[in-house]
Amino acid sequence: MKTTREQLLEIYRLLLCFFGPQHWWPGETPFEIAIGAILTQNTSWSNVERAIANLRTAKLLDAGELHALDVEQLETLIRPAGYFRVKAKRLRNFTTWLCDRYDGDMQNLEAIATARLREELLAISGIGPETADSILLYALDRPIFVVDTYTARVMVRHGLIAPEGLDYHRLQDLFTSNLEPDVALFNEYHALLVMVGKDYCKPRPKCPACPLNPLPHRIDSERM
DNA sequence: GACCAGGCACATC
DNA sequence: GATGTGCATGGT
Repeated sequence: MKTTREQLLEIYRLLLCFFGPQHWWPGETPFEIAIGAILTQNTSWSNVERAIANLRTAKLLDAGELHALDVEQLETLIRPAGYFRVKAKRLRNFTTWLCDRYDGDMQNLEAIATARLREELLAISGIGPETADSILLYALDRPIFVVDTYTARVMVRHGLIAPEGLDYHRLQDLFTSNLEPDVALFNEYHALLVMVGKDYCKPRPKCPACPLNPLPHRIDSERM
């Protein structure tokens, strides 16, 4: 009987073999990654890319510049990402926090302990657990495991966690209590779990190490 | 035309 | 505390 840790590592190995490394997060700077984390809430990344492209063209991928923009103009620029009114407010809440407390510079967050940073992020209206953890892991290189609906689907499907009473932190604890806090591992694992959910059925070269990887197909056969 | 996508806050019970 | 609902665009 495999331990939970062994099962988690086996799933990771299979996914990495099947999909290859994902090199997340798509974004050039920590600030851009944070903005992307807010914009992608319940939204496909392709839509987010359009909104970020608009911000880039307008030279607004900077906390101070973005914070100075009025909300109506911001709404127009991020419209392709959907929920543009609520997300404009959420972006504003984030830049207000960053500018007021940290001089608008993500580098100034480096000195802050992870637990305190997480609390501060969660105190910002519009930033919940997944968004906060995405910012911590992908923008700030903190060893925090990001959990999402795909993670829940895969873990329940493979019997690593019971569907009853499933919540974000219980699911997160499944990973953090069984794996070493490794930024590179957490980064890749979450990215691969997202890939299972959105891209597993595209034809791709067979991996010699796992010629008929059953994992993605089992996930395909049922939905949570 | 229906459904879904890398959530979250708020109202209601 | 648990559950339901609004928010919105773009791809399939």
